[in-house]
Amino acid sequence: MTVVLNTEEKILLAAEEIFVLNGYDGSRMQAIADKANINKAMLHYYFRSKEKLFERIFEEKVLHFFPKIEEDMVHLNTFLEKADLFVERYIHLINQYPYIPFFVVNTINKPNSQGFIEKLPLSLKRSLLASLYADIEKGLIKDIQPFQFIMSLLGMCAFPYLMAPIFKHSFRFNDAEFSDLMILRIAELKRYIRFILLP
Amino acid sequence: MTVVLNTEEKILLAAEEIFVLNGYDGSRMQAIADKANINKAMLHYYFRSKEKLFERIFEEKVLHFFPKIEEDMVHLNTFLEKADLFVERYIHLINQYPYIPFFVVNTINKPNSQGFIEKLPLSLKRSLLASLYADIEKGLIKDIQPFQFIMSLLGMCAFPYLMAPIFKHSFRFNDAEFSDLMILRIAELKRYIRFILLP
DNA sequence: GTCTATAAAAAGATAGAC
DNA sequence: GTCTATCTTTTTATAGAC
Repeated sequence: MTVVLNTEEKILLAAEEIFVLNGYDGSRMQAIADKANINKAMLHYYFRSKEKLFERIFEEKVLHFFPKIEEDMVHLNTFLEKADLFVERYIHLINQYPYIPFFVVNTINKPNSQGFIEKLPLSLKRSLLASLYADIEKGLIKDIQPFQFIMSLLGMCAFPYLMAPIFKHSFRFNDAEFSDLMILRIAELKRYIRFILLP
Repeated sequence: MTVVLNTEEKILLAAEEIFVLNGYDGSRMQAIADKANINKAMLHYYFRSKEKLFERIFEEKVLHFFPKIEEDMVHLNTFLEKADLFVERYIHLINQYPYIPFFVVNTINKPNSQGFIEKLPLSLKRSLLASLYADIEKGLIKDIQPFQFIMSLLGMCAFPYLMAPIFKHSFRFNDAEFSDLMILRIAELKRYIRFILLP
């Protein structure tokens, strides 16, 4: 099945790749045009400016990923079930797009990132947090600090992708080996979560 | 005590601040010159090029931080003691320079980052890993995956700093409050480590 | 809508006077 | 060593023909 892309779609696809890999500052409009097989003038015709094109990409990527992770989570009862699903979904999804964590970190840590930060959906974090509070209340899990635990959970899932270039270099992993390692990591993290949370 | 800085020192101090905050691509030689209260020509007189100046800053920062964390760790016997010390040292140190994790992540994830990755000292990671293997062997700690655990340990310490803009925004923390939260995190992480590792 | 050509501005780097 | 002025290149953005 060959999909025929119109110019706008070609630009968006090319811009995504360039921006996600290089960040806003490191990306060149010329590079996007080359990858899309069109000329620079088209970029401005469709999106006016580099800034506007970037904003469009950021929104699309973010709004694409977060809901996918959250999907169906509301139907689960315990925090442990939700945490399990989060780990599975997150790692499987990011394994397909391993540059996303860096893209987000890169974007929100720049000066004047306020606008981008406000676009990030917070429902996932809030619902995990609420569920964690509730289960502590019920005595289902140990009396740990909910906010600190959520930061740990996110960090254990996302941090390896941010450090991937180091890990790959120092342990001689190629992309596939690193990806496999992250899949194995799912089961390991589920164990850690239980060790920490279960009374 | 007022320290009088010569031109080279003024440049290095200014370059550090600009590069650490904005990354290589986001930094401007003019901005460094302005902050150092000199003109652009001086930058090239002392360091030839932007690239060379950046390399100098990266090396200095990295070689400054890693050894500080590792100091005295070799004298500790068990992995648990080393992990405790790591968490304490890392969070206290990064609390003083909270932009360092982003600076490193930003630098190693760019295309052509190979040169910078090779400059990173690996002794810390290797010695933690070796110690972890040894203590599992001795039955002092559970049979977990050493590499996966080390990634988790690093992630639990460093990730919050990378996500700080989001956390600050969504929970209305100011810098001081976030810093305090990280100090409290030390004790919490030590608990998690024990839950995971101790039989 | 798409292209070529070009403007306009920014940014890294250097020449040369002092 | 330090400065001003300038060069060169890069990069974003636009004008105008088709």
